[in-house]
Amino acid sequence: MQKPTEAELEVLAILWELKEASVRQVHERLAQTKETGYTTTLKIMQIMHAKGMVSRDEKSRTHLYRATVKQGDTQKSLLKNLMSSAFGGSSKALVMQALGQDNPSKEELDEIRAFLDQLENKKS
Amino acid sequence: MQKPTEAELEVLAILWELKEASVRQVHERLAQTKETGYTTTLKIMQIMHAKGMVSRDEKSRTHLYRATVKQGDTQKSLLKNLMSSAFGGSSKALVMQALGQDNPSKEELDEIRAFLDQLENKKS
DNA sequence: TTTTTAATACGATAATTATCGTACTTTTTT
DNA sequence: AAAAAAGTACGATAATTATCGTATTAAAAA
Repeated sequence: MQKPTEAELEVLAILWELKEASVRQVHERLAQTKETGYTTTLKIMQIMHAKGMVSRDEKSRTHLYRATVKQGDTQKSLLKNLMSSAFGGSSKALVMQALGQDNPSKEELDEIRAFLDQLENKKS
Repeated sequence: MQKPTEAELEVLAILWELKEASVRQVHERLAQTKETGYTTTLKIMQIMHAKGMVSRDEKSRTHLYRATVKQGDTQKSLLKNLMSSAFGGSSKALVMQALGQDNPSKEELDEIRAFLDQLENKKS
């Protein structure tokens, strides 16, 4: 599996959320945060299709796209990459940095704690 | 502060670790994991210098470089970027994914717990 | 039915990034 | 002192990525 480019990742994020979407839908989402032309979005999605990162249903004229790469797998690979390149391979450093800046809710913190416990149990 | 490219980040990581280094030193590190020419490394570092991402001491003939961007700041900005683009803005999802794949030591887990407690206290 | 709108395809180009060759200079070795 | 080695500078090019214009076709509206 190859690393998606920045623009591809933006598209993937939308597809992960919507499950299935037309170019128009994706484009309108993108246009909310970014100045960009419709055919640019189209082209990116066509390229992604050629690469096999998305599939599409061509039954109707407006094609419907789906991500073929799993969100979890992509996340894992991008994180791994970032962790080794910017964090000297230390997940601790990464985790702390992430928590420090976001400001997660009490509930989220609890869930993370539970996850930590679970990890620790597996050790023994 | 602009986002370093992949190649620039590799150089920064080495400079953060060594504090100060010549092109040769950086290059030899890079060459351990990657097939690349000396002048390529040199050029990247020159560009980084032009961008102000590194400073250099030119007193001796072999220039000595230092990162001018702080590791923490860069980490923060890259994480923020990744979090919003691939994790839908959820630090929880990111943190769990990161912990799940690395397999941190008991000590590290404890440190993370302590950090969580500290975060939670600040809330009240 | 004619016109307008919305869609895909795709080539061309711009922009960014990475790589390297060559020229030149200084230091070190022989 | 001559030759070799080790540096920097920097232009040129390759490779990758992003952007867009135009052609064409299908559907919808007038």
